[in-house]
Amino acid sequence: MDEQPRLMHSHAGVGMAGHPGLSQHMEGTGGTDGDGRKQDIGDILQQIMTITDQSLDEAQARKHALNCHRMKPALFNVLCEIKEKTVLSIRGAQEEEPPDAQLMRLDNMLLAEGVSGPEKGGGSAAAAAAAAASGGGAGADNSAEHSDYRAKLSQIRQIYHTELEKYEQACNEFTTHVMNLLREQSRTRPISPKEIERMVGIIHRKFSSIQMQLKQSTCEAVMILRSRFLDARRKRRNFNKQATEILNEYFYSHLSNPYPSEEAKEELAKKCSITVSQVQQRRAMGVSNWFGNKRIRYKKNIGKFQEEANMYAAKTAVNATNVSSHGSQANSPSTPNSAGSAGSFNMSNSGDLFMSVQSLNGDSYQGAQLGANVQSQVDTLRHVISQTGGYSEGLTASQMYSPQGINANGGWQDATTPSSVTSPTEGPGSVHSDTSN
DNA sequence: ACCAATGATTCGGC
DNA sequence: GCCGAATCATTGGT
Repeated sequence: MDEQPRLMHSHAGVGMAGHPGLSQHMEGTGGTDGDGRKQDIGDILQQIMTITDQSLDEAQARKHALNCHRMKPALFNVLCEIKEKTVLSIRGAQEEEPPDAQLMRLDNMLLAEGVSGPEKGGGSAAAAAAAAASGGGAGADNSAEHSDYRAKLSQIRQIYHTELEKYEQACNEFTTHVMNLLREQSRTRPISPKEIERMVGIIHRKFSSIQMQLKQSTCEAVMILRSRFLDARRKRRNFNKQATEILNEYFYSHLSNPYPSEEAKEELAKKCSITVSQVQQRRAMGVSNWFGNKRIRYKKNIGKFQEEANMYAAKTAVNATNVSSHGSQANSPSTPNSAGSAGSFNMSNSGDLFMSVQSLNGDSYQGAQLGANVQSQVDTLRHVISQTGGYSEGLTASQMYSPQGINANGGWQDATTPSSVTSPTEGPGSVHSDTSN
């Protein structure tokens, strides 16, 4: 507080020595007696400088006297101007900072997480975000899983808003207070409206930096919450039996080309999550992951999967025979979009099927689709043949569930070359697993 | 507690 | 953008 008089002193000194505006102001006050004016100003300054040394009453009286002095407005302006210039030169660089990128990021994130957005029914934005994260999978488990999350999120939201409001209020209060104080003080100190404005700006910046801290910690809280509740890795749930069966059936019936199309994946995902109240984050993604893992793990240790393969082969075979005998429209266990191969699935035309595979598996989308379906039938067929003891000598026993689909390089065999079916050679890791009967 | 199974993620390659 | 491979992190059985 006692810095101000010193500041004024030095400024006044500088101003007196070289400020060009001073003479203007002085002229503005009228009179031509330069020496007299200088003397006058010298007196005033002297009074200002010594004002702190006086008693309170004396100082009050002096202050009043100074306030009433005819030179006061001019001097005040000069001092303001000088101060303005000095302050500007000191703080000039810090002014006009661009909108903070960090703050914008935080804002965006809070908005995306539904913390700072408009509140719609207990933070449905958050629910939407959660739903988006879960790929729209709205199973029973899903909502149950997320209700806790939502509760916690809305708790965070509430805290955030309360705090924000508090800050806002405190900021306003403080601003008003400071403004009043400065206005009050501007009667005795050279404080220009501009400076008050700047001070308000400083206050706001300070408060917004506090706000940023709040936002940051809120973001952190949300992230922690998210990772706790929504992180798929943490919240991994094994597919249930039915889902695994569906996927396995598809896998083993498309073993020569176990790469489900986007549609097939969707279909499988739907199938799986209908029977399974899956908590998977993204159903189709889950299917992709499943196939990715399956392919790689199957390939890595074919022997281990032999039994499973046979099992599903048998199952598929049963399905296939049921289909052909009942004329049901379901053919492949998981490809209901198959084109026209239903019902007419029997052993005698397997050769034709291969022909179909080779001829249909062209470049056109439809051809590829159809080819895949036929291939699926073929895959199934192999199992039917080997499991049932064989309708055809040429395809029995030795062609049990060997990894025909995998070529020497470890990649999956092209669907258009089902040579392994008739080839006597066995793939690596092949096991004669017709031990079931 | 240990361990295999398993779903998800990451990373490099194409 | 998908795939394979490696890896992570959790689940579930023992």
